[in-house]
Amino acid sequence: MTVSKSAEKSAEATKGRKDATDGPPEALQLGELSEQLGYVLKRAQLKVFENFLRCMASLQLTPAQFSVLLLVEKNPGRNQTEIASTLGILRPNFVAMLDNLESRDLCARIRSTNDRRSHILVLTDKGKAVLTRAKKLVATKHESRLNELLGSANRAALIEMLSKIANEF
Amino acid sequence: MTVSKSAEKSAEATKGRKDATDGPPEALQLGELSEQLGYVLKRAQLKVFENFLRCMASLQLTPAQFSVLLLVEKNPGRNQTEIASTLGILRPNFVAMLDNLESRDLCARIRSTNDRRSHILVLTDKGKAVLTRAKKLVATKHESRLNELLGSANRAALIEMLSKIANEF
DNA sequence: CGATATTTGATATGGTCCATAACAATTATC
DNA sequence: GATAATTGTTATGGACCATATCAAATATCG
Repeated sequence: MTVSKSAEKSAEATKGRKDATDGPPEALQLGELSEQLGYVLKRAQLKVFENFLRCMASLQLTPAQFSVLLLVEKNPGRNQTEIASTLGILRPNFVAMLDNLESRDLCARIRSTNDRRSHILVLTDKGKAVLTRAKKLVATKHESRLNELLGSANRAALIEMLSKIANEF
Repeated sequence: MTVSKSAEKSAEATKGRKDATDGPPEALQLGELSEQLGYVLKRAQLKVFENFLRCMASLQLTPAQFSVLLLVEKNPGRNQTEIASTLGILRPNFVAMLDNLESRDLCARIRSTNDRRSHILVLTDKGKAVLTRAKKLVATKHESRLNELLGSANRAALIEMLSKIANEF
């Protein structure tokens, strides 16, 4: 609990803050924080997810669920372990996720005839229809904002740089 | 549990996958996923945080703790509510965080003489020293990798685009 | 002034996501 | 054919996030 003298001085210097000048609430200085990669990356990610959820409110799809549907559509006939691992989801945590998608009739587990341990994942007809609508919503309401904000060229550059970080950092 | 006919067909078509060609394990196709802003953002963020934690292992500082120390240093004499809210941390969740930093003698709460409700936050001498070392580690081991990976100009452009997203999306 | 409302830090609590251990059924290996 | 490895699953605990609530202190306003 040792407080330095300079710390005490700072506290005293603060005594007069509120009374000194009664201007605006004095926003804090971010300082070096605004140059920290992790900080700005996290904040951007939160904003993007938040916007994604708003755009998908009518379909009730989270970013993670959307990624599962996309991956299953692109790779039909793969089992849970394969889909989960390429998404960075641990197998135990993938179970409840699939239970959810399956209960909504978007996705189905099918016992493989090759290996009766594994469950083959497939989109249902409803799942395909929902995914089609989801893609349109994402394209028109979500990803389009990136172009408005950054421009098409910058948007492509951003995605490429993020991919590079995700793969090579 | 209605499985479409095409879904069943996909399942059957899969029966022969493993036996068809015994080449490599056949990596999955990411498809449109690699163009999804949210997906690549999240993955990049995870990698960056992971690397940050490795770089800071000797100081045992998480990204969130580092951001708190940075903000308190830049804005001495502010109270918990101010520091927490500008970091997007809810006041209840900020209490345990400060308990941790204070127990390690990195940060101190001081009763304000103006408003005896609020706690003024200040870095201790040890906190300042640790933060100085942390900044050096981040600069040399963490942020430097960005320059290696993207180049200085692209790095600056990336940070700026992410800030724009964080603030205007 | 004094009653009421607001603010601050704190506690309790619940939800979601993430990680590990363990298990039964099935398959691979030797 | 005995042993090892894999698949989906359950149970469980930790980290993070959000809401409601509280006591103490302060602000507001009649």
